[in-house]
Amino acid sequence: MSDLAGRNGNRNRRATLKDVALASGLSQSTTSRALSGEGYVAEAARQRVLAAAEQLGYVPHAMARSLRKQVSRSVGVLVSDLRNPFYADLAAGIGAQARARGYTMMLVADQGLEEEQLSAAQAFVGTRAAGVIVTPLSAAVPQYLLSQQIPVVEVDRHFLPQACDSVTIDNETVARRITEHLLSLGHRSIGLLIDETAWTTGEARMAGYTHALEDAGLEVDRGLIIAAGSDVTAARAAVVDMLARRVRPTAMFAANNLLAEGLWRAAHALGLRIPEDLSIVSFDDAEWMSMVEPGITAIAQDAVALGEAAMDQLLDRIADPDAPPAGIVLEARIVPRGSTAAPGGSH
Amino acid sequence: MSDLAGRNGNRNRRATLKDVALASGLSQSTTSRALSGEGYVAEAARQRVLAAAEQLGYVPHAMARSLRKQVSRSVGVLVSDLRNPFYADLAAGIGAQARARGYTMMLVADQGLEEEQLSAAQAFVGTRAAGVIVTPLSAAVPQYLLSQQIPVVEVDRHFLPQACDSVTIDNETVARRITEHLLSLGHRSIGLLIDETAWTTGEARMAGYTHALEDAGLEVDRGLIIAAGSDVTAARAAVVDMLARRVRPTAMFAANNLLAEGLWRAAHALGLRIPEDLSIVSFDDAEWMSMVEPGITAIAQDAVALGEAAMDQLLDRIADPDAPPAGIVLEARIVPRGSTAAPGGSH
DNA sequence: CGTCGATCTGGGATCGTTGCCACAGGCTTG
DNA sequence: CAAGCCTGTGGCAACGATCCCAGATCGACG
Repeated sequence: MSDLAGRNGNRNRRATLKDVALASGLSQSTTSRALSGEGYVAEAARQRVLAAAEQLGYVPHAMARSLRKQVSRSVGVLVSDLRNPFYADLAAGIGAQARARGYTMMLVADQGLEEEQLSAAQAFVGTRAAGVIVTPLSAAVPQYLLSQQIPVVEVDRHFLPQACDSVTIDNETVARRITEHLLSLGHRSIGLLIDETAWTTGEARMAGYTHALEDAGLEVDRGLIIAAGSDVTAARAAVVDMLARRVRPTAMFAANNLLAEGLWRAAHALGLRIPEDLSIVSFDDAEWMSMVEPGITAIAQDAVALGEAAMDQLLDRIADPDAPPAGIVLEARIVPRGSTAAPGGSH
Repeated sequence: MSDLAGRNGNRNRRATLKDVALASGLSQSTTSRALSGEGYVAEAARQRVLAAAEQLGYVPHAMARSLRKQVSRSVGVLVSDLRNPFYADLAAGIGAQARARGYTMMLVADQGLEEEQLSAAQAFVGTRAAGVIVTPLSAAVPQYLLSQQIPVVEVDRHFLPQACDSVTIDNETVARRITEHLLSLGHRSIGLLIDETAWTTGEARMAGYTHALEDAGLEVDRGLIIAAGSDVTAARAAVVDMLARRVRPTAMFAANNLLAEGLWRAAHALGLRIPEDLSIVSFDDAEWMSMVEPGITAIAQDAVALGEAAMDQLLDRIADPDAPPAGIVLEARIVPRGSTAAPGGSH
């Protein structure tokens, strides 16, 4: 359709509004009005401006515009780790929705470091982001951003339920359900592999697990709960330690996809048969879980939908800064696969 | 350390340079000098300014600064699909390097749509990005950006070798190597599953495949080459079609990770044993390939390193816009696993 | 003692936009 | 025909930073 190069290949300075005005023989005011479509401008003049803009390959300077209008069309996004498919999907959902609504996404992965997260938040303040979506590590970042008048949506985890919008899933209920699933198969000794219990996610997942056990009249054995760093090799090592003991659980619940991978690799390394020797369930579904034999029973949360919802909520908040904070809770479902069976190898 | 909230929780306007100047009783000029550390400013004055800035929670307005200095500290990144681990890792590498060098990353996933890609490029021009890293779909986007004086690095694929920096791997050589690997095992009928042959990647991968066959004195059978859309279900369907034929190849080469997944699922659906009934190799390594039984022999390219190199190259280019365009070629290695064996089930 | 340089400070133009305001015609209306 | 309205246009002051330049103060040096 339009020649994107703007027949401008040999010019060395980027075209500015002034250039367009000069080329069309009109004032900057009129030119601006013609291009933005706001305010009176004669049809003939409008055409001349449009033609000149096209001919010069003019693209309005978004920063100058933001500065003048005091509104920005870009949002900051702060996730833990793009290499984890959960966060990548989350970012994909946010980015798609942002583009659809005419926003630019500035993305930072903080590697789970509080320090990085804070400095990224400062960078967002620096660019005067219209809002920020964050998977927070503590209350610090949301608090800081709110103190700077920047709308914030907490996603996946939330630390400021009374002050901040959030999009999460009902971690406790779904963790309880999947634990009940194991209990109903006859398991009485169920291990939990978890990375942290301080964020709302870990806390809720553990609560779901313990409540399910308690409701079944079982005592929670702290020795069956392993806290591992949230990376595959650390998880694997921690699990090998535990499973190598004489008396071991008949089922294990991994609280996220990385831990599940560590768990799975540990079980393999120890030569344990799944599900005969050990049943396995995972919070978070991942590609490989439907490909290994047997497949892993998992909790599937739609991270893309989570991201889309977060972006929608952020834009609502930008549109109405004084509305009361809302917490959106999305559904997650259990995908039963072959990794769970009755204990004792009764296949 | 420093109170990030800046004891400013109750103020409603964001602090500006003028506010800091007022608070410290100095002019904006001096305040600016004190904060940026450029030019003369008395030590006592500097301290007063810093204290006032801290106290107000002042964060410099990056856009105003960019506008005035006519340089931007943010880069645009344009990839195909964040849900594909290859692109997610690429973005992770770029983002990490960008942050380390003090740049902000604006990220867009174009879903492989040319149209989306062009409009994203225009958005980058609008924000006056300091540079752009792109996995291009055609020459159009790099060309457009260059015509707008914006430094561009093409990554993974490259369409403007003579005008544009690029970071790639040697697709042809490594594709040839892995085909030779299959030939050396005794395979004489090797299928190729590929998504496109127009981009440089597909073209080179196919060239590697055909050259390996030709060098072995084999004729290239067009019937063994399937072009499928680059998504799992389409690839699966295309493969099922082919493998269901009476005479089928003894080995298959999938040209990327999505195609490999489709291939793998198709083989499973048809009840084919790997590698006895069919050997499988993949361009791109993925998590699941080391977890399924047997593991998939794959070409591992370090997407994170690719991204880091691209960012480094972009910054070099920004620093020296007139240097001749360079093409960086990174190594990729073959990871042998259990999915490849001699044909005919001689395990 | 006058001049020079070094140190320190503030005024004001500027980056590319937008939007308020004034103004100039032409038209309708009482 | 004066008063009012609608249309179309341009001038100019912002937005928040930087940075050039002029001026001021002070010590040193010829």
